[in-house]
Amino acid sequence: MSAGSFYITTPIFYVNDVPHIGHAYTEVAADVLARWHRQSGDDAWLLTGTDEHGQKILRTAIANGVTPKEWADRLVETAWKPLLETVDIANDDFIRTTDERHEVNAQKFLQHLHDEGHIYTGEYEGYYCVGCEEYKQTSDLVDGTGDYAGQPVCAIHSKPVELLHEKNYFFKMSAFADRLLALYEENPNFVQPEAARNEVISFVRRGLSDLSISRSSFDWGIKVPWDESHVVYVWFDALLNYITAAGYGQNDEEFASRWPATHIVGKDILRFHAVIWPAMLMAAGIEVPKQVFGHGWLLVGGEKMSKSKLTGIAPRQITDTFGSDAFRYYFMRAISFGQDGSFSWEDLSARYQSELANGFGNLASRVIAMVVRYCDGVVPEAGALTADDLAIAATEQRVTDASRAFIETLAIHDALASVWELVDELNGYITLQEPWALAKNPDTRARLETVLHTAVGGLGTLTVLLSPVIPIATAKLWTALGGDGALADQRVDRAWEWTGGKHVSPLEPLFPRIESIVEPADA
RNA sequence: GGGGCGGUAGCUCAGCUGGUUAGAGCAGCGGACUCAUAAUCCGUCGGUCCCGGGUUCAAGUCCCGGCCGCCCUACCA
Repeated sequence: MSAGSFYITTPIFYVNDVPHIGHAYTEVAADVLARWHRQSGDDAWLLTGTDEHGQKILRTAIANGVTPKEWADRLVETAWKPLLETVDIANDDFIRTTDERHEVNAQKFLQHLHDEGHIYTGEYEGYYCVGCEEYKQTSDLVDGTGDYAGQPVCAIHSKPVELLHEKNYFFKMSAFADRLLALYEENPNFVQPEAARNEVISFVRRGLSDLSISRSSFDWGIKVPWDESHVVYVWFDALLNYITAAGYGQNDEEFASRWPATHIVGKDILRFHAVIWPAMLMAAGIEVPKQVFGHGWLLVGGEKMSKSKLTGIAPRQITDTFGSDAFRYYFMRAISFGQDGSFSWEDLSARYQSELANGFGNLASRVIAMVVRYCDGVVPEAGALTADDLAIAATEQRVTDASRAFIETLAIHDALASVWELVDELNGYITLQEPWALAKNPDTRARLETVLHTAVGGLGTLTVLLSPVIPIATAKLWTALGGDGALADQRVDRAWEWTGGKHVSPLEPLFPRIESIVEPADA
């Protein structure tokens, strides 16, 4: 496969949120895909960043006695960039919606839509809560009691809301319903997985109304270029990050080489990405995204993780005990990408123990230990190959191809399951060949060397194949195996070709046994 | 109210356009082995496929009706 552009994005973090494993999960998935493509010769580009405008942020900044920009700066540095380090994300760029490149070019986009007649002046009508200082959805309202019986009141303040009108600018999104439906029809992969696609289609079939894209009740946002008394609606602003980060408006060459992107999003924000966003792009005459993939929720105790139910888990709680590799592996392996998945400490420790420690980690230990013990660390040459040796080579090639195919469809869990067939087969091969028995008899020296050579080659293939998912442990192993160059430069699509370095060096357990798993208290 | 998805071994899940005795991993149990992180390998126990009808020579797999769970139902990002 020739080198192609692979531009992948995560949603940008709303800075006021508290980072939890759901955020980290999205990041890891996108990072694994980016690394995999990068190591397959593609020009991969991973973008992530932060969403920093909006009334809520303005309000919390004021409450903390700082400007909204200062508030956002603080959160970016103390919460969000550290999150990326915690789970070892190798992003190529980090965009903030307060970046000049974003604000300037988002305005350019908006002005363009305005010039082309996709925007008109309208009136927004909604229930406004004075206490909250914001418009409320009807779902946020409850029936009043006592003095307010019979009228809708704010669920937070229990005071009546006012029906207000505000001049707003509207985007003629309704005009794009047919084109959107045609897009979903002609390109079934545009929205995936299937369940997400169905939801989006049925939503659009019910008809689209126009979108209010400006606010004048507060000023923390991007100014509407032709009317600076308005700021751009946060979602409209936020979605544009995907193109402003890629050079839209300022570097046409770069933009042409990167766009369109694959968007990885949580299913909660699927609609914004699969409906509003492509409609915006259509209006601007820009190609729609390559794909919008909505992944599932992490379920804790069968329910969506949430702060209010105290089921929110900070990534550090996991990585402090198990490490970032285990975090990445666990969520990529245990959850079918695209579906909801259950998280439990029991499952995490069980998989850590059986798959990472006993399966892969122990395989690395036993292979290296035998080469050190029986061959003084020199990787032996292979002699005549038996059917068993050839079977290993065949499996190396098969799982390399299979995992690549699964990654193409974003089936990360299937790719890992495929790679693990090699882990299991190598463990079985070693047990069956009994190199420790071969080592006792000088007559079987050649056979011993062939077996160890085969085992080292297989382990090397695993190292390369797993490097996008568990980069730290595999890098250590790569060094121990005497691999040439940086592991991150090895081609994952040709992982099976590697047949061993010259020397191996002793290796500490990659995934040490964790004796007592104590469920961390709430952070 | 409308719509989507799901309910399969103790646990987490596979089972495509219906077709022989329903699968995997983990856990459990028994055995082998010792290179290795008390790891590995082999064997084994284990299921009214949510319930009730129906279509069919044949249904976990299609249809109807229930029950249960989660989610969406536009501008709270």
